[in-house]
Amino acid sequence: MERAEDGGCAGRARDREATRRRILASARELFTSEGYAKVSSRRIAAHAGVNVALINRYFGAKRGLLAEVIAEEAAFPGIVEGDREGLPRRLAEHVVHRTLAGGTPLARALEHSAGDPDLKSVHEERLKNAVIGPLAEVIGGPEARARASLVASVILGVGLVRRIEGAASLNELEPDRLVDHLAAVIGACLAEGAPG
Amino acid sequence: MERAEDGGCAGRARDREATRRRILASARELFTSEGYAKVSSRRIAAHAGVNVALINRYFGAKRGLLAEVIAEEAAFPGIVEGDREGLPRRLAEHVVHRTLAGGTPLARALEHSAGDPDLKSVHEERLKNAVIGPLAEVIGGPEARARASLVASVILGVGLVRRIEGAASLNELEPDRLVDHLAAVIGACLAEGAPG
DNA sequence: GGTATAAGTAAACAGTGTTGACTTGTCAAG
DNA sequence: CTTGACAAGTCAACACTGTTTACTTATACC
Repeated sequence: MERAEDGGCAGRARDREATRRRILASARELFTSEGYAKVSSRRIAAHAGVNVALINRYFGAKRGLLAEVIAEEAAFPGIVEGDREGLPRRLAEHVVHRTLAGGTPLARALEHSAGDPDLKSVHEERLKNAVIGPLAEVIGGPEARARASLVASVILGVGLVRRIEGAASLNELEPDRLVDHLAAVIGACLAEGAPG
Repeated sequence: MERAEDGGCAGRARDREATRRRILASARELFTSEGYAKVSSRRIAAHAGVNVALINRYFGAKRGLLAEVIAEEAAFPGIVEGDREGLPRRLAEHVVHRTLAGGTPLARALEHSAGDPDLKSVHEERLKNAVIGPLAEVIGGPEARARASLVASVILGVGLVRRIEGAASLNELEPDRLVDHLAAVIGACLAEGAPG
């Protein structure tokens, strides 16, 4: 019964892996352009040229499809790897450029579904492992996770407000000044001294 | 045909207003305890002892019901009315106490549905009129709205992270220190000087 | 008391995510 | 080359969702 383990091409017919990839690719494309809630399972299946039931067969549920899509992408590509001192500025630049350019596809997918109760566990895992965890590691020191959590709040918050408000207010500031401002805010999140 | 305008009790049968209030009360209760997405129209109607179709008759759509629910409550009760200097601390205390106590019912309803595309317009109006607007007025000066928008980002972001993560990381800090910290962060949002 | 008119109702619509029973293609053994 | 097993793929249904339409019924005025 475990004859598939030797070569990898044993009990396979009609190419399971290719079908999986096709579904995943369609989901990524549709989720990132229209958001999780607006894209139905049947539409993803149709786009992939595949039967709807295969989504649940291969990914358990629609939720699992999003989980796999967002797991594929790095949250902060090349940002946490660097000196701690420049971290606020690098993060600020990342956020502002995402904000102005309409965001990376993944970021948009996340912002679309930030509060969806059905996706709480997906976002929870992502937030802890890909955002707060790496940030806390660079930050170091006591209460690193709390500080990382604050930084994450700012980043997610700016994304959320941008998505709700269309960045109307934020665009009052020139991009460069916005980066300066945001770097200062993130810096305040990281500050160690107790003000009181 | 306008005979209802003289006394207020003319063309009314079976008490339209009472029914409206009953629906609204049920919606408020269910939305705030379980979130917008998890509560169906039929459940609200059943809870109110009313026919489902009346929700759409009186509120246009389920969306309209939430809009009316959140419109009833003040976003920052007694916080924007005060001196500008103490604003960051008052906001920080508000956010932290909401965070630790599980949030006001309304805040939870909002956090539950922050990214829902169907509710974008509802949240947009609320954010502009009840959050960014009043904040910008207290803040004053040039780019007041941009600064207010940043503050709103921090507040919404903290709520969102708390909701996703269960406040696990944020609770590493004692409440008092968290207030200090958050006040500093919000203060940085309001700072006018260009750092560069 | 009859009647217009509003309030309230029931049933259907088109859509969702998900599931279980079914068919079919493919590969290995006889 | 046929046969059988098993996985891949299909189909139709399920229990929901929000919303609309045509309908019934109770009320307040003439």
